[in-house]
Amino acid sequence: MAERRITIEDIAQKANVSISTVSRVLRKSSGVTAPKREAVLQAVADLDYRPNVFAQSLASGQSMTIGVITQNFGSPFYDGILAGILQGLENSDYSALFADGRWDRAIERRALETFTDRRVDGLIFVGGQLSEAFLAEVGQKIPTVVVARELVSINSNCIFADNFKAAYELTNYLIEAGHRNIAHITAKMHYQEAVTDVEQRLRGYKQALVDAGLSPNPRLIVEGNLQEQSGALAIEMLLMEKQTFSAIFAANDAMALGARLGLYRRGFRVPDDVSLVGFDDEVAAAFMVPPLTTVRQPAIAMGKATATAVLDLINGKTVTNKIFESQLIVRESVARIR
Amino acid sequence: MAERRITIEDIAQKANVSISTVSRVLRKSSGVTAPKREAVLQAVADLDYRPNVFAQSLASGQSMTIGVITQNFGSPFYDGILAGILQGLENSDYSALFADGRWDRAIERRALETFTDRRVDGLIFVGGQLSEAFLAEVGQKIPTVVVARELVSINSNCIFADNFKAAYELTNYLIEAGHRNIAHITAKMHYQEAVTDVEQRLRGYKQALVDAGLSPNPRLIVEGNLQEQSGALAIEMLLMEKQTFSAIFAANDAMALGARLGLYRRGFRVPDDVSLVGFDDEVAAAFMVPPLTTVRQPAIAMGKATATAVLDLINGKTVTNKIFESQLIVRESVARIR
DNA sequence: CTGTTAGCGCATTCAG
DNA sequence: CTGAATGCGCTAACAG
Repeated sequence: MAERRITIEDIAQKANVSISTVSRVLRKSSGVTAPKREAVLQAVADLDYRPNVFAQSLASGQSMTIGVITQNFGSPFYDGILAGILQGLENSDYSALFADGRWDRAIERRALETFTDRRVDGLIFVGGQLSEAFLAEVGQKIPTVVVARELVSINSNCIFADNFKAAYELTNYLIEAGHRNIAHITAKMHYQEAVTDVEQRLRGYKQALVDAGLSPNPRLIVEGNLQEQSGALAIEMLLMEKQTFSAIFAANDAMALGARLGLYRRGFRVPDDVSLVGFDDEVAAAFMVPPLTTVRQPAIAMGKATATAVLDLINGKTVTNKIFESQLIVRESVARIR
Repeated sequence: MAERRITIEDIAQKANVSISTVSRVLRKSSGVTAPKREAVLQAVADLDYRPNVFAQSLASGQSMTIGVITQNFGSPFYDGILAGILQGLENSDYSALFADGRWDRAIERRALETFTDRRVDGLIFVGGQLSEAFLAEVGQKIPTVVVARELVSINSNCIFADNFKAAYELTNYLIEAGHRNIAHITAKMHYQEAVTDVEQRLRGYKQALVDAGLSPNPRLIVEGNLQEQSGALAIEMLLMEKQTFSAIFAANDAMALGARLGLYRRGFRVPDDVSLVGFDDEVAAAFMVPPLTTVRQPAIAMGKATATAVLDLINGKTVTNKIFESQLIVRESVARIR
């Protein structure tokens, strides 16, 4: 408890140099002659010196931390991004400060405040609902990058997957398998300013239909909330519409899971009676019965890229939007028709 | 960029008091007369003053942060705990610093180092593989609590669910449904010092059998690695043993999911041919086809309790082990026999 | 109760 | 290239 922490001064003494020299070799700044440098390094090793981060921060103004505001732990895709961020930061001198906004604007704002109080050097928003104008404003003060959310008014510092294209291709895959009546389970997000991922998927779905000479049937488009349960409900809604459909495209795997159960409840076999596809490629998707055809977004890679981006930003480089390619994962939940 | 941050001195001036008085009312320490206190508070509000955390930390020695070392983002149970921790910390003055050990001792150790470098006031291990001796040692220096891992040699600062009891009851449920040959998919953890959750489940399973006058059949106990894939492999292993079994108890839902797929591949129906139960109650469990009977651990509550525990510890209170009750979630994956 | 003062440990001018 | 000196913003004795 009482054991005095060794400071820069201790090693300065042991190495027979001044504390500023020590500081210099530690911060790798201006040149120091080899012998002195080595003496310092030696002393550092001998005494197992660990710099006091607070003193460093206080003196330098840098906190060496990056604030990460996510929306829900537990969501596979977001968690993948978080893991990627952590990995991307691992070999830097930065640590991550986390907060969970829980899709609640107020919480998100408070989290942002504690982060600015802690003088984070960089900020990462994983999804989120804060308006673009507001984000642009914070971005002005703190290096900020937004991941997993496509900002329309800002075309930099934003990392996301091409949801439109992926949804287009996924729908096309269904069409090429002979499906003509393809239902879609979408979801409405709270923030209106941004074109959400889910919305892009809806657009991709529609466009694919149009390009194939099929006209989207509004009654085959139902709305969930991205949760599993809503997927099951969506089946009921679809059934009430009394429209025929041979395939369902759920905007995310969670709802696809729910839809699968809903179909089962109603006695529909997958894929014999109805084909089903999702989006995200959660692990559960690969282990559904039958395994689900879906789209994989490179979450980890996106997370890493995000970390790299903030780091770059902090170092004064400018970073442009980065769009990641998603990948169609074909499994057994789709049947050919005719 | 250049705008000078307002400091304690600014508000001291504006309130016509000394900086120490300001510090006093802010830190709510010793008494200050009402008028002065209010003047200070007013000034703080007027100038929208935000204390510099680094200066505070440097001067006080407290960082107002708590280090959380988890093992894998993305695991539903752990994520629930994390969410709980965050919630539990929300109304305190502490922030959480996160690191992902990824079940890798080296990474875990490094994370611990950066945390001590950052002088975290408290430490939370969510699972983890560091030896109990080592943990005890850190606990000596920093208030530490371990959650979701049952330490045998330390009976304080440890929060976990009663896995033995839950597994016992789950197995018993199977027995009462008429099952006599119950297979179990377990897993071996890397750290040997601790009795792992999974091991406790295995013990509960065996004890239930014994207490029912059935003797555990070693050939019906196969080993996975907690991942989905290993559940599917486990089915193959079980089939190779050529033992009859009417039910399978997977030590976690992930493996149950895999087992479900494995069964499907081999043409077994659930629960008609084989009953299946898991452990954890991931969301996916409720949406399996058919929905999975499993055990729910109160992850969020455990997380909150963990946060409370560290906070207590920091405030000098002693905290004893807290054991949470799990809950049997009966769904349709189990059939009555005979 | 309140103001003064001395650090906390380090980065960073500024001379030399 | 290097050392001495200054201050980052705040807390905690220390006197009044």
